[in-house]
Amino acid sequence: MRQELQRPRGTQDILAPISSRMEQLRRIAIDTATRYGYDLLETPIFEQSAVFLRVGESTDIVQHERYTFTDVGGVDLTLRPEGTAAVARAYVENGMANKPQPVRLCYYGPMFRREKPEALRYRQHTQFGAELYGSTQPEADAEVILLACATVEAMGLPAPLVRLNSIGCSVCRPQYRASLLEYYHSHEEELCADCQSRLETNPLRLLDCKVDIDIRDRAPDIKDYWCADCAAHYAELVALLEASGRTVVRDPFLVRGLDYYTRTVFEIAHPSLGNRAALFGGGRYDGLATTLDGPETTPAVGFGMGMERILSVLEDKNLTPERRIYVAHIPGSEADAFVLAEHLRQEGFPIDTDLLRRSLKAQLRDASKRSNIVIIVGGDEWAQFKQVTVKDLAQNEQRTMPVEDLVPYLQQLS
RNA sequence: GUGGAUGUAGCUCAGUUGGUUAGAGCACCAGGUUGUGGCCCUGGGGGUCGGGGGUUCAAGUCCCCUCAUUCACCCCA
Repeated sequence: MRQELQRPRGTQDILAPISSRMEQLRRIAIDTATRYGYDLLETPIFEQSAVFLRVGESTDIVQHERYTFTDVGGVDLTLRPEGTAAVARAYVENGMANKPQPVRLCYYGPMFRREKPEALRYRQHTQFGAELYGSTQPEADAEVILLACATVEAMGLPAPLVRLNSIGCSVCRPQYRASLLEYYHSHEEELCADCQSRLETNPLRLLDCKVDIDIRDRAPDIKDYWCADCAAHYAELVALLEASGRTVVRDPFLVRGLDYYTRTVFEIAHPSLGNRAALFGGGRYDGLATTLDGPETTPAVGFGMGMERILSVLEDKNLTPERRIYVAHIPGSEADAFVLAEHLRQEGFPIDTDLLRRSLKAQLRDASKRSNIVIIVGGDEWAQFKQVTVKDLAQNEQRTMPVEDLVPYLQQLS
């Protein structure tokens, strides 16, 4: 196929068995969120670029991983790279600060980032996420994390191990940041090229480095810099999660890439994804809504979950093939079969039927590939008694019955 | 953005030291007599060998470029 007609890099066509599976996952996600009190919020898939720019100037995903365009009216627009900023914008714009607090929202849909594609890294991927606005309490962090865990379990994954950390607040983080910088500057010559530049751009991300791990391991731990409030918040959060039956582990090197986080950050990986690709991740971002012209103090906490990644670690056992019914005709009764097929569809049955006027033999061959019940219309039984033959392809059993008995019979089958 | 691997039918792949009209399996379609599938047999459709350029009498095969896929890094779901 001509290259210019192929699908864009890093995107995918989702075909039949997988597409219905994705739909299933979407339903599970939204149902679970509903059970926790979260309302579905649908925002546009593009926003004015400023929405994302304000929210994370130093992150790669807004710096050079954006799909940005100018529309004919001259407005600068960006395909959303993540959900959090868009939800925050909607929260502010719709005056949700005036609703009963806390406000619980979830979202589901495609996200776009112009990254170099890789295993489980796409330029368009589907994300499910939830955001809780209006509470600074650790119960809020806990609820969001529990929802994320409950969601992946409802989808059929084993209980996840949550990696957790707190990156402090405006009171304590500056001091930590300073000592981290001091520490790394004293080892500057030993650092890899990436870390040297991180030193300038985003010092916290130094802890993410997989090369200079020996230097990293001796770096100061933020835990020792937490202010009293942050320490208490973290301790209460852990206690709540553990009391709820979740296993958590503190990861002192967990600092997430979006730079709007405050205090809590968390992530869960999956063994088969090699610890690098997280299934879901999130944290608290108390200053985000304010950045988007929201009220002075609008605490919030949330997570995002990569649906393609979930799908990839799910076993295929839940793939139950649909029960379908094939209406076949004996040559000469094409129209009668066609009308019967339409009638059965209106009765709610999933029907396949031949549209090529093929021989009965060819129809049965076709039916055996896509159906498990065949209804044969035509011939003497049809002409004389309006009877049809119903054949179970798997059992290789068939019986003849008046057409008016068909609907009750099929209903009793399923 | 950096580095490695790979690009032949819808899919999985053969294709010998460059040498006639490029193959197989699976899938798809049709037949194997009159109204019945899965097995078997026969036949058929489908490829500008990713694209462009070069070397050569001759390129799927050698060289260069490019595009794409894939893996790792970066970052992230």
